Amino acid sequence: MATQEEVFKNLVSHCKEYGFVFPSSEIYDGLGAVYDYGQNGVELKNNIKQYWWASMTKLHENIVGIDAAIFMHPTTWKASGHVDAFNDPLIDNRDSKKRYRADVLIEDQIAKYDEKIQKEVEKAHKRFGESFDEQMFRQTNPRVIEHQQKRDALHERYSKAMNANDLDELKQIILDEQIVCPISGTRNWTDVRQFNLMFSTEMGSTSDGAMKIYLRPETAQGIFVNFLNVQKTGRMKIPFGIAQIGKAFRNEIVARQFVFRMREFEQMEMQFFVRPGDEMRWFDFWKQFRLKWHKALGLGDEKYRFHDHEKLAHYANAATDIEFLMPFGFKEVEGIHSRTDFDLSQHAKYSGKKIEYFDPELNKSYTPYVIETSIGVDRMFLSVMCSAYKEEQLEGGDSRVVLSLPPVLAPVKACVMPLVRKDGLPEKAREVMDLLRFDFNIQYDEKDSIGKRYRRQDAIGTPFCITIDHDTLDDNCVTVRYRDTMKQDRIAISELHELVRSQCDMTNLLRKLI
RNA sequence: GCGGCAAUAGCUCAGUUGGUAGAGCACGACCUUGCCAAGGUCGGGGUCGCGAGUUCGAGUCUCGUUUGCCGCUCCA
Repeated sequence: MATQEEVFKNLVSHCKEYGFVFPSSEIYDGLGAVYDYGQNGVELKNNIKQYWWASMTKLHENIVGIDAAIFMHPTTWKASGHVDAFNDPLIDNRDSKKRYRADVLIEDQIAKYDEKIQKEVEKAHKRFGESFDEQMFRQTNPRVIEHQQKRDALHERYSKAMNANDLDELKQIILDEQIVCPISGTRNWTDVRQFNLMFSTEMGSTSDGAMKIYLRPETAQGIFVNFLNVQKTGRMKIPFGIAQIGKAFRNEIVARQFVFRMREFEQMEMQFFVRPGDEMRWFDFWKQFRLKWHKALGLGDEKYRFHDHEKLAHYANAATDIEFLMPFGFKEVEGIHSRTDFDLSQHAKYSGKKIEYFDPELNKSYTPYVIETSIGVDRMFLSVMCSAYKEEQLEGGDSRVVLSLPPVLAPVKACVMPLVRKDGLPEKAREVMDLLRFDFNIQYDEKDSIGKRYRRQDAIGTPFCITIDHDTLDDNCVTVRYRDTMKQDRIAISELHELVRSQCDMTNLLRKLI
């Protein structure tokens, strides 16, 4: 029996072999933690997005969508707190394997000189008592002067290096000052590196006029900066929500576990604006609704759990994750956060615009509170694949790999195959295809033995295989073979469309949510 | 980022003390069969991850590098 780890490895191979996920730029050795979706992956991913989008915008008349640009005004990220929070020069100690902020290490060192001076002053104070002239002492005592000079020199050097963003110089200061790691006590340091989690580029084609801009590290801010636009043009009344699906970019220090943590990824986010004071009620509403959305897919109720945050981010007053049981443990797939009025207030402050809502029922204006639901498309994709991927042992010693995808999400809904490639069967098969292809993604396959064709479709999760045989020409019936049970039914061609629709149409799934 | 391991055809792998690169599956064509991957014939496909070095000669030895996996570390 294969271990969970082996199964996950096989799944990654399977994703590549059957056109779901490829390493990015593979012919150039790939690009770390960046992946491309292949011909089947993109269908599955689009179906996931379609399910989410419909469940948000169609089922809630007070939720509308937008599609904001990836480039945003740089001040956006000052207001959101992303610029300040993630611009630190970091250094590792190789022995303790601890990471420190280089600027903090040096500032501590400066403080040590201050302590030394203070000690000298205190010692002298005790010795000379009431008649002690501190200012005179500081100016004349040789030891104090020496410490003071060193301290000032260090401070000046440090300020200069920080202003110039000179990372090599910061490391040199740490070496020159013989700063040791508080844990290992050694001076075995790595180079100082800037860990900016945001990708940046320049806008403007001339170097002097260029402006440093960031690729958005989250899609949420595109919604917040459009709050007034949408609220006014859509005549939206609180409570209401704005939904968005889009790419976001984070320069992760360690990106691993396949598509679980990527540098370029896709989010499906909805920001729900509510009256201050109502936020906990809506937080709970969205927790329940989002979990229902997941469970409706039938991947297994026991594979989900909430994980409440104990340590809250600076903007939140409540937060929980929906976790899914991946082969490598329960992992966050979606986050639900009560973000208070932090984001809108920050944008009001930095833009100078009044971002408020006039509530006719309360007859007053306020800054709305926000409940956010934010799900990673790629993580959702991975959880669907992990639950669907099965290596089955069949009777007679045979084995097969089958993707038991929810039919609604399957990249291909049915494959039409003539039993043999002659006697008019291929032509009949094309006729059957024409009945289905306008509403569903259908494949045609006439190559190799029928069993081999079934296995090929199992591997990409096609729920139905439709086989045309010689009898079909007389009775207009076909053999339908089901992916999960491998059982076969003889049904009339005229019933095929309804059979596929009943399993693959998203409507039935959406009905479970209301 | 640190440490360990790995990389040969689309996939799974073999390749001896260093001597001009192989198999099975997959893929294409034709024939055969026809309801659960396995028939026949022929064919296409690899600068052995990349770059140096040692050597008359490197898939094989050395160093560097990239990518991946595992463990630590980090994760608004």
